[in-house]
Amino acid sequence: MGRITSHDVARLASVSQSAVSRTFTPGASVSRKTLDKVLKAADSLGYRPNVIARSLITGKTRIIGFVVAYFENQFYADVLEKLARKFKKKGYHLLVFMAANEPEETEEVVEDLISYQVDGIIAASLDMSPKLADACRENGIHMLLFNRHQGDGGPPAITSDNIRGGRDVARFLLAGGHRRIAHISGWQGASTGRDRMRGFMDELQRQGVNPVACLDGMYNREAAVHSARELFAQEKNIPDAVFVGNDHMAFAVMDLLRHELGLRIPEDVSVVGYDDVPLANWSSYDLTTVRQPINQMVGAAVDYMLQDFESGNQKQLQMRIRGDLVVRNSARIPKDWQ
Amino acid sequence: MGRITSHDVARLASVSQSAVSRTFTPGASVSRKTLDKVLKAADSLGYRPNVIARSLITGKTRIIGFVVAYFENQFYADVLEKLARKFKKKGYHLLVFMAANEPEETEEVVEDLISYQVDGIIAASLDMSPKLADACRENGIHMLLFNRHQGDGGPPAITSDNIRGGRDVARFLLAGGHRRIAHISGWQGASTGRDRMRGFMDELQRQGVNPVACLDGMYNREAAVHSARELFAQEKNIPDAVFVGNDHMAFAVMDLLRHELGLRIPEDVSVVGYDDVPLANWSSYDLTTVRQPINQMVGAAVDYMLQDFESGNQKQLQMRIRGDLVVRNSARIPKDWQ
DNA sequence: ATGAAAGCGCTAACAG
DNA sequence: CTGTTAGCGCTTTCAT
Repeated sequence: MGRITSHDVARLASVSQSAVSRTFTPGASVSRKTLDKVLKAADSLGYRPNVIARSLITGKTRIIGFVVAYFENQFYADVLEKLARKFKKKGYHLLVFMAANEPEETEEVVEDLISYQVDGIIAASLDMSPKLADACRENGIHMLLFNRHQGDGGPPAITSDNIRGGRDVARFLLAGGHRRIAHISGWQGASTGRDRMRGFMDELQRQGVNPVACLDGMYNREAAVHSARELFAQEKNIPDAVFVGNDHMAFAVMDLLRHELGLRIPEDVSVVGYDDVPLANWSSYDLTTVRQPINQMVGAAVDYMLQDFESGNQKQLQMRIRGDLVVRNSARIPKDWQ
Repeated sequence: MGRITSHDVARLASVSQSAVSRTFTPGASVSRKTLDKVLKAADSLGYRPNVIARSLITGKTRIIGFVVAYFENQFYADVLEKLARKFKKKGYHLLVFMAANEPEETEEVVEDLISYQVDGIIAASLDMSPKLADACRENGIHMLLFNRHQGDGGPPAITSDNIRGGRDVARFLLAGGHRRIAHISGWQGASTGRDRMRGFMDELQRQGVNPVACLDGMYNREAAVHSARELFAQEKNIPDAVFVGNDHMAFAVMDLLRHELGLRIPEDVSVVGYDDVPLANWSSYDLTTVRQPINQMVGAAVDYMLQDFESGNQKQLQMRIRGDLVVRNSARIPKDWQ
């Protein structure tokens, strides 16, 4: 009924409570004999060390706070799953926090995180004010931005190379002969939205092509659809290609184009997305998109965190992992592509 | 640098450490004056109570373990998001564990959960062996099965009324004039898979119709597609309607039917799913499906847990919440429906 | 290798 | 209402 403690085990095994502790502390010195006795007693009682009590003295909870805005975008669900699996193998677990990217809400979450004495915070789809970054540092909480960055002086961040990705999309569309190109961008309040747009626009300009339009889709299906409807309601300058800031919005745009506007993809209009979530490969969408190398990003995130924990101090990091264009059939394929 | 403790605050505010503790304990008796002093000192130091230390003495961590098998199915991502938001409002947070529904893995996870002294476990898409249920009980961990049940004697469980849902699908299909009906079921190792199938089959039988086939789709896209391909490769008895055990598989089946087999939905074949995930309402699929009332289910889960925590003992619960058929356009609509 | 003892940061009696 | 005191279950010196 009451929880079993190391004392109970010690009593049953006729050893000191310290011996029990040592048995469950990797690399502590216990004789073969006591170890056996303790393990046997522990097993018969169903004893598990209380990591909460342990953390009080070690100062490490082995809990990582994972902060995210929404899971409707499959990308983040995927990230969570992969992070959780990888961290679990290393003996860490994720405490989830839902928070919109608003200063007020972020602040509240960070306070909670400090209360829980998490060892680290992984913030996906979220910015960190300097004040919050300081608060984390003061409390010895390691921090990592995932799929966002705040510039070279900002907090450690892992993203894919969104500028390059945007540029690749522009090249692909231009090579495909498109000249009336529109962009429904990711949220301009987020680095991903800005970087993808910048890479895209720069390359268009470099090749001397002006986009017919560039609207903020806010990483929101409704906003993206609204923008797209506007684009295609014009008298002239109807786009023949649209680069949408992420897959999540691209699906909504494709649905609009096909089922409400009766357009064929890619015959009437090409659509390109960003992320390469699993859905992009389903044949209903078969979306040409830029892959965010989730496995590499997650792997790097886990490695970085663990290394930081070990060294004890937070290292600088601004990692941009290259992600390639995945050519499918939602956009016209240039004749001599690859 | 070092974390700030209640002692630091006490010193600065010239009060006892207990006074600080009381200030942060809702409903403790502190005078207006000390409260102000403490709050001011705490604020200037950026102090936050250490909930880990607190939990050691209260015996409550305010952490709920959430165990789930995969997030590829949007249903579970949605559940997690809603649970996290609702629990947060009550001061609880979720620790996520990924675990397949295999005894060995489940056992490992429960051990971890005990180590973390979580207040409760919500197991989605997972069974609980009697042994594990006992382990939880002995450690004072409340437990709740979400979207699974293990019968009336089993652990507390919240599901939707899957038998009724299956039956409703059968009625709908039969009323639509279908007579060559197939079922690609949810995994028969799961109560949802069995119940949906049972409700469906019973109603078919009641109306004197034999299904042309009934295959286990394992809640897995590949398995479902494999089954569907088999169904439609036959010489005769090609189905004119398929009830698929959840939306996640239904999407894969629809993609196969349309893009590989060239069939029209619903003209050539009707498809019905189960769950009503957001995707089901996207126009590419526009899937007729049975709604799992997620908000109600999540609400009930939170209420139950909180009430259990308060009363201290685990009450019996076998809740089946009714979920209605959502008629869209992936299945022929009976003339006089509604 | 082992046990005794101190203490992590906090809450909860207990006096006053 | 407030301070003092005794732990919560564990790890970690420190002797032995």
